[in-house]
Amino acid sequence: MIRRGDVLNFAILGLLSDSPLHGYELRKRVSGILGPFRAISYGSLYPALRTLATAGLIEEAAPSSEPALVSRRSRRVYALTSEGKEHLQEMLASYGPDTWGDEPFAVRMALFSLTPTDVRLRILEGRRSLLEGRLATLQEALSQSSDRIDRYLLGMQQHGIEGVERELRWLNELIEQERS
Amino acid sequence: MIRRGDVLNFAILGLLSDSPLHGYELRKRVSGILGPFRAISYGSLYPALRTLATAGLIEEAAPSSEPALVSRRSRRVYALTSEGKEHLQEMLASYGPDTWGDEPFAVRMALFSLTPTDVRLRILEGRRSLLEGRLATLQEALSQSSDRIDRYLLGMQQHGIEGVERELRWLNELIEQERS
DNA sequence: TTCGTCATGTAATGGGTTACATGATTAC
DNA sequence: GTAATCATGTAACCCATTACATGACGAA
Repeated sequence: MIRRGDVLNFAILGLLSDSPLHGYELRKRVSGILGPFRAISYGSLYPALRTLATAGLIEEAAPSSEPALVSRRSRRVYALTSEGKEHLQEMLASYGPDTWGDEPFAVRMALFSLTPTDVRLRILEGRRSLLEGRLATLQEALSQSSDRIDRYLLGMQQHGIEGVERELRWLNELIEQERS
Repeated sequence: MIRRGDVLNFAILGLLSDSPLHGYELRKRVSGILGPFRAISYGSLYPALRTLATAGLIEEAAPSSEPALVSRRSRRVYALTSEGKEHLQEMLASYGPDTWGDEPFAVRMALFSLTPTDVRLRILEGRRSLLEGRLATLQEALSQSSDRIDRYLLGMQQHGIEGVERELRWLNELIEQERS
């Protein structure tokens, strides 16, 4: 239900709201948001740009006014249309379970500066409840593994739990900051 | 190249080496290894069991000798064949870049008790070098983002870096333990 | 002039999830 | 007797990656 393409579209629109960019650069920035692993492929990116352009949300920007500085002729620089800006605002104002998964959350958070404060809080709290559920599941899995005592499996599961706890502490800090 | 199915097959054989199990239970255990999110689907598991059975690596075990305790008639309990045991031993003795990714590493580590010591060390060291590379990429991404200073993006990237550093510390501990 | 990087693009492949169908067992 | 869970299984769909093709530019 949360297709990766949606996340990608959101990220593209958000990044373009800062300044016009071409695909190659866009890919690097999206990867910077999602983490270095899971970099998106060009086979996803370029078709997505086409789709967004066809939908009228982005358009090819006029070539830079400083031709001397922009040597790469083949670059295709995209910018938000006014329709795209509107659409982005709607997306930024939305929240819900779809925004709490790992990748959607990363994109939402990267665009927090553009996001209304109350929405920011709701997303952070939603993420927190998701992680609390995940933590509970992990702890249950741990207690069930303890029977067949395997040090390595146990150690790995313990490490995983501590990782989630760490992220929860981080979220709690963010939520507190957001409230003040 | 590292199809998830391979990881799944490995996990199945490894788990069955401990005791015969049926699909439903197998799924829970595999999910316990991979983490609660990314639980594998039945649409992956049952076909995998079929394939392994056809390949002669596992077989349906004879119904339990204690019929009173095993009420669920419809369970299909699988066990390793002698061929499957051999195959598992080969897999356990192998190492290489394929074993260092997130999911393959999780499975390998969950089966460390069955893995020769020298192979354990090589896998841990390989994983460490992978994470070191990942850390470098993240740090580079961070330094590039610092220009367009967005507190939220920056904070998230910083948090990601610290997560990788944490995993590296954990790995280093494990490597030290393994050497003594 | 050659290599590495920058840059855009498309088609096929694959494989995992989703959705659906079915039925046994236990607890209330 | 009925809801929730346990348990197995299949088929279609989706869509992201992979692999490939192309070409400009800067440096050595």
